[in-house]
Amino acid sequence: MNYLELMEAPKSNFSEWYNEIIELSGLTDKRYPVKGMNIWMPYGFSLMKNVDELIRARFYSDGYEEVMFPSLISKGMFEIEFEHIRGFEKELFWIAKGGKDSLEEDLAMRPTSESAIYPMLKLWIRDHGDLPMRLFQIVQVYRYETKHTRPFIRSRDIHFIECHTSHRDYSDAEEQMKLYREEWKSFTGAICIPFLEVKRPDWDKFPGAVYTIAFDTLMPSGRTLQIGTIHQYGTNFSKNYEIEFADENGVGKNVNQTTFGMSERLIGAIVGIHGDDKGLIIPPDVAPIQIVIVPIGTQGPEMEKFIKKLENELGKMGLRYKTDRDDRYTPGFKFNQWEMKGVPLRIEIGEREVQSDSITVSRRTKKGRNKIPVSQLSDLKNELREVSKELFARAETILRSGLEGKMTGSLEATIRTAFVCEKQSCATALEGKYDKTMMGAILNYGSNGKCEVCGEDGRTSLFSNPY
RNA sequence: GGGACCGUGGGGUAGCUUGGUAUCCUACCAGCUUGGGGUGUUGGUGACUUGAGUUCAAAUCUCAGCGGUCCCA
Repeated sequence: MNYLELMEAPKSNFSEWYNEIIELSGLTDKRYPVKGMNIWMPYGFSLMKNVDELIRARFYSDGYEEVMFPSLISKGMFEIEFEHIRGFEKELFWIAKGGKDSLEEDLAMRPTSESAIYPMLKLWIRDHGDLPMRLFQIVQVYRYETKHTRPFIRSRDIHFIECHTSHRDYSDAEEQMKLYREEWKSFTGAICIPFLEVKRPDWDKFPGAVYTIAFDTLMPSGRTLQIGTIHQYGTNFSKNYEIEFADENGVGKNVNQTTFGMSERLIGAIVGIHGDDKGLIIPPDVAPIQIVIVPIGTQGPEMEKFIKKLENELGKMGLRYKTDRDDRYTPGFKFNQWEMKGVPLRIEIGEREVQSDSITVSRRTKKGRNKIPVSQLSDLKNELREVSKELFARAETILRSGLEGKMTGSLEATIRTAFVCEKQSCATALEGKYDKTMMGAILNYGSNGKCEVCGEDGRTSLFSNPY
């Protein structure tokens, strides 16, 4: 397959580009014959795993505890009459049989884990000494999407990262919400993805939440992609699940809760936002391979010795590298192949390098090569940092120009902002006018102003066509 | 929620209107050759989405399922 041909216009033909590159690069195989369920191939799994590990490490250092709940939830647990449950009932997969027998009670595959975890929190939490309780898990969740599924962006078998915290009062839960936002900033910094913090309107918040803040980013198709959400539950869930603790005076109170959710959509964002006509560009912090070494010409013992020494040094520096010794392909082919797979740095080693005790390095984000002496290998870490900076800056420029209405080409006018108040009727009126969805007020951006419809107090709000 | 289109070796395709031997490119395998930007060459393997129907005969026509792509709300 000639992927250069297919990837001629990633931005104007984003869907096709995306579908092709995720398979060509070895992230996934969408040929698995069940709708909306795709395979994590080694390269893709390695990328997801690196993202998971980054997140896991931060959660551990912030004092969360990791758990893993069962993936099935009994029908009884879902029969609690509550807006949260109603919000998900249409997207549940149900298991009705075991072998040939019908189950006594149907089992649902978790679409998210509130209804699995909270009945247990009711048992685990007794008094104020148990709080705050901060748990997270990294699991698959299942949603019966009936419409268009897309790998990483809308699947039915979703790699999901969820935090569930319980607190003694609302203000402590609010502190937790602030912490989530800091954590989010560090996660997205590592994958070089700019975002907007958007407070979803009441009619579009997570079912059961007091409020929801979503992290939206902008894809090259011009659509926004929600890649993370944090929710303040207050006592909405703990009242329904009867999660209580005894305070210092022995008085029983409901806990206040929050959640933080992220998913494989992070991979979708990395692919879509950083990729270019040549293929993927994977942010160095999560790249399965940070540096690929391509030997040029016949590999004699002298060159092999040189490469071994180099590998040893890179290993000591803690870098993830791979040497492509496959002799079926020419160097030129390999250059293109590894660029397509998005490896941030490439090192070429041939006779010249061996003779001059140096390496030839090229960056995925720019043209040309440069030579550095083996004695200055530590420069490679700077090179990786530069790739990260370039990726973030490039993506941020696009998002900002979109917000400011300065977007050119196919992305023109795909997102915009407007002042709107909190009334749904005003939002709906503007949605019709701009032919976009009102995503909510943007935090830390824009200002207060008069609602374009009714003239009452409003906030700078995001209008877009979301995935 | 509504609509349109599509399904042929691993990938991309021709053939379908008018039913009869399945085309080409790529990838893959074996060799030789080549190697600092997708080497060249010789030989080889490999396919009609599933089920039912019409028919002497179905990739081709009909219906249904499964899967995919796109558009509108």
